[in-house]
Amino acid sequence: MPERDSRYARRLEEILAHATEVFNDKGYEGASMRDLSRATGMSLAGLYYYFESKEKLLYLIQKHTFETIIARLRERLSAARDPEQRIRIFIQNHLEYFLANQKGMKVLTHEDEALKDKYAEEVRALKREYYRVCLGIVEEFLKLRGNGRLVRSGAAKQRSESIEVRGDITPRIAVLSLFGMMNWIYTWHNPRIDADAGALAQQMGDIFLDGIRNQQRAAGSAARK
Amino acid sequence: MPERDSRYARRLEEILAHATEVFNDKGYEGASMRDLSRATGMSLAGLYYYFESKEKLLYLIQKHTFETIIARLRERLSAARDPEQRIRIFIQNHLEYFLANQKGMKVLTHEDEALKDKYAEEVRALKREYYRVCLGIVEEFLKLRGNGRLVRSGAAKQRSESIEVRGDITPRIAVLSLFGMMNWIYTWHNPRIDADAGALAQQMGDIFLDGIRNQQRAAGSAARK
Amino acid sequence: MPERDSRYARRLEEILAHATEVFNDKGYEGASMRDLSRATGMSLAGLYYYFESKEKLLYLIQKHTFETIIARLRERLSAARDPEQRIRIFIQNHLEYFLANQKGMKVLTHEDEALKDKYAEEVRALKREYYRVCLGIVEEFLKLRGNGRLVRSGAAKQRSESIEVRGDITPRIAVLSLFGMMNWIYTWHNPRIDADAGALAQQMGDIFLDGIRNQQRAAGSAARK
Amino acid sequence: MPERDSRYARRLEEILAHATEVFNDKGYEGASMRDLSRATGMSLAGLYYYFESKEKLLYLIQKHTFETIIARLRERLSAARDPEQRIRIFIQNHLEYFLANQKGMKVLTHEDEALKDKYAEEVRALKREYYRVCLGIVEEFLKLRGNGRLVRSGAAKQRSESIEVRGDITPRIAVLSLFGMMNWIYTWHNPRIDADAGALAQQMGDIFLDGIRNQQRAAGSAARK
DNA sequence: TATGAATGAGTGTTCATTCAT
DNA sequence: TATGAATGAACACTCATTCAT
Repeated sequence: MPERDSRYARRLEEILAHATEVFNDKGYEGASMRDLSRATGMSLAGLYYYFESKEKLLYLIQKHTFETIIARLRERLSAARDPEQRIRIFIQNHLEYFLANQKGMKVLTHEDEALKDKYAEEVRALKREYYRVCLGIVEEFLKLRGNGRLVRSGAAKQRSESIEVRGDITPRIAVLSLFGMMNWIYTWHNPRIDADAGALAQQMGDIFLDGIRNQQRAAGSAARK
Repeated sequence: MPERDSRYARRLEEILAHATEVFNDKGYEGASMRDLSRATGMSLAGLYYYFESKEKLLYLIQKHTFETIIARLRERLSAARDPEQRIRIFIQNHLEYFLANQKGMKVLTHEDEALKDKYAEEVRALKREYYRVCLGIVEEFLKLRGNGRLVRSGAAKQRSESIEVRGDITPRIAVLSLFGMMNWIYTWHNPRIDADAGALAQQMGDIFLDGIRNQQRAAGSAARK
Repeated sequence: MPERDSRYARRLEEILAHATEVFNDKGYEGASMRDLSRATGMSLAGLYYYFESKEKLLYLIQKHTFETIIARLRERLSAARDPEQRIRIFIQNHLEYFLANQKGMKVLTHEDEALKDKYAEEVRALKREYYRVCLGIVEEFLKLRGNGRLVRSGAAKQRSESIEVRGDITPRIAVLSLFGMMNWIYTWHNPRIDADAGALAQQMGDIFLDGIRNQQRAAGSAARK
Repeated sequence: MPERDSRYARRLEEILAHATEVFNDKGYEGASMRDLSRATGMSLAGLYYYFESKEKLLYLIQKHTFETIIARLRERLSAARDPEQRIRIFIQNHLEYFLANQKGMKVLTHEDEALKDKYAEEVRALKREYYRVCLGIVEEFLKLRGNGRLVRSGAAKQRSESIEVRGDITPRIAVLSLFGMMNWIYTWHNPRIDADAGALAQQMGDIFLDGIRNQQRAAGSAARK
């Protein structure tokens, strides 16, 4: 009976939407099932027909949010081969989704440690996956950049060496810094004041790319010492 | 009776230290006064001799943490005039304190919305102050750069072209991006794997400074219009 | 429509069987309708087509169990006239049914006070009836013993007096002790270790009958003083 | 501060007394903490100052009841050597305590399976201990009886053999039957109608002892076949 | 200074039951 | 004949906080 199933799914989605809002406003711990009951207009007991626990609810929100952002990313990424462009796509995708689904993304971002055991593990896996996609692109970008220099010096075959040689920004730190930049927006972004996702992506992309491109780094770094 | 006062102060500090740890581990909402009682070895009722509420406790922690980091910053900053150097000092100070007082900084950073009314306002004021210090330095940096460009002008055409596509960076976004980079470390920094504060400050400083340095940006931006 | 009725009855019986098991395992209070739903494979709401409440369910189980054991008893009893034999039949019937329907009997025995008002009264009536059957047989047995002695020995006044004086075993206590012996088995009987119903009935019958036969009581009692 | 401790202990005892009553009336599962709160006149939360859970409460009641009855038994038993007398002491002690502490004993007897894990194990251990004391006495009694016959036939040295020879009531069944008789009284004893502990012990003792004494059994049993 | 004792309000969750379909 | 969806009331338990001592 697809009629029924879709009804259930629609109702569940509604609840998830309300829950996302409530978790966003009060935090996961701070939000009570009674808050949720009020927000959804459904009885306390009624909620439990749709999921077995508050934790499961958070899990569903986080999972859905993550899977959606990853799916969109993969789609957009499939069209581009240039590393710089791919990084820009990553940033654009992230910020666009973040600002369009601010509440869900904040819940995903802020309620990082609320889940336990199996649920936590599953979401952590998605996170790792997402992180690795980004890491891959950034490494590609750095390798190309690095290779330019390294080709001349002839030697290092491995990507990791080429990067170490520069004694410089590691891909891990670069990627995590980028995530920081982007995720932090939930603490400050004001749609009435601040630029939209496109402009923000542009600026953060500029900072990040120029930041790790660092053609003049050698000189600068040397000068500092 | 200074004897008494200092004893009181010492005891309070101990409690704050334990509370910081507990809030760090369980979150403000997730931590119970009983957890605190256990952590301090003091009776539940005894704690209330030192502060009137759980919220006040969080306030004291956040205020103390903020005031300390600001004080240290001012001291270090007083020695330097060069904008780049001042930005590097800011970053270094922030990360150094962050990693040395990870738990307090996480509580400060993560429990942003737990405080209400007067307490919230006070901490927000400190935050604004801290933000403005950073903003001031960054603006100075950007202004000089801007001037520099105008003076030298003319030059690098090929570079500017590669940048053309890019939009301009506002100081607000720059600063908030920097804060994002830095504050985000509480979610990932692993002392056994990751670099220490100095190296981290170096890398983040490189990314940020190169990222906003972009002498040729103006031209590119102009080209877009 | 007998077709329908028999289907209904069959289904009800299945449910009763599962419910018996669940009540046996978790107790009446401890068992939830959801447990039942799970055990029967029927939906929660579906169960209510067959009985109007959880209490009614318990009532049906208890009533059915009691009526069955009483019916079997009456049939077996109809064949025997000798009081001792009749007592042995009672015990045999009880234990046989108890061990063959351990779960139902435990529910009957253990969930004595769960029913209220009309249901309680009905089951209590069955219980009283069952008790009175047993009481009747035991009284018969004791009367014959007593009469037999008095008639034959004609003389022995002192004995009969000694019995009165001693406030000897009353039929009520005898019967209730017998029920205790028998009903208690649900707390200890282990089919892998313990004897089967027949052997158990033999032993308990021996204890009970010799225990109330007490031809040598006077002497023993006197000796005790 | 013995003042304080004794106060705590006294209060705890009061609560245990009320809880015993409530568990007796409604059963463990059927009794709610609110019922207890009402019965004690203490707030719901206040109760938790004295024990950490409803289960612990049941445990405390069961443990205390069992330990008390065992302690009293050991004391009385220490004075007697004659097996029959010892059995009578056991019965007398059990029934006396049972009727004087009917509610506690019912809770002990009826709520057999409510406890879990460690608590259950502890109470089970006490129960086993109590059972074994009884078993020991009964075996002694049967051995002496049996020896009388066996001495003449010369052989069997071991207790177990002497009993097997009679192909009759096993000590285990005897003891468990006795427990059944005694424990069952919580389902029927009415102080206004029924005899007191002393008279009851007399009667049950008579039934049990004559029941297992069975000098004439061999003849009777043979006759039956 | 510090605590034992206590509380009202609230927590997440489960209960037996209902009713439109 | 049976179910999906929903509910009010209750569940055991914890919360931050208080107050006499």
